[in-house]
Amino acid sequence: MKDLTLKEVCTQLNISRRAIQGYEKEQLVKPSGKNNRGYLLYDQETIKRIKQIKLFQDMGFSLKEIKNIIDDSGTELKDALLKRKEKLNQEIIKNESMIQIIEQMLTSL
Amino acid sequence: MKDLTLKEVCTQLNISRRAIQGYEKEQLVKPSGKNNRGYLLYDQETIKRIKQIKLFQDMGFSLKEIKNIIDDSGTELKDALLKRKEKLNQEIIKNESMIQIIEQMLTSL
DNA sequence: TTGCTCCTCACGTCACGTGAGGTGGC
DNA sequence: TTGCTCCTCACGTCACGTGAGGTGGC
Repeated sequence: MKDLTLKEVCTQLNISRRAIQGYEKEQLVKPSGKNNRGYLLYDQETIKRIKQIKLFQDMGFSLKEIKNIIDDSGTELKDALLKRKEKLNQEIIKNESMIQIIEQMLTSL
Repeated sequence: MKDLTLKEVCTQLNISRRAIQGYEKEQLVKPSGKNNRGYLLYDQETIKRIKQIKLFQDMGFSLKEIKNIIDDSGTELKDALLKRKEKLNQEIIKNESMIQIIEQMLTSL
């Protein structure tokens, strides 16, 4: 597999340039090099890692939390996932009650 | 009903001082005056408004959106509420799928 | 004078968004 | 030389958090 440029990665993964640069600033990933035009390149392993980071973000983890758990596969990760799951459940409950309140407001308009 | 000081409002509504100051910066509310010690005071109507703002925030509206809808009671508010409801539903679905992914990760640890 | 409480700045945080100005090869 | 694409800063955004330094009345 050929390495991809920054733009290609952005297009393929549907992430912004600044988001990836944010990951780099937090030392979560780094480009594998540059091509002859000076464009940033990313190898397949790095691209996988970017996908993982995005998935953790979608779960609600902050970049700092991700930094702590992404290379872990033991107790720390397990604990973090369990806590996240709990939080997501709470958010669902909160959203459901907010929807109810909205419906009440709508009927009384 | 007596007016309350900033601190009393914060305690009663469980909001931070800076949050209320943020509302003031966005021109959403303003203190009704100051007492003889120079402490900021808020009357009952303002306190009600602060509660409303917080409720809209819990629904996911930004302060700017709140500014546009809080004094409205017509079409604009209705549209905003319907869109919010839709978004909250989407968030619930997303959270549910994230929970599933977390559970899969947990079993494969 | 000392404590206490509150005030008003004002910089920091988070995860990017949005340019601005510069570079390299066709 | 002109266009194009990408690069690297660096300030802006949002909703506060977190002090810092100052004031007023017991």
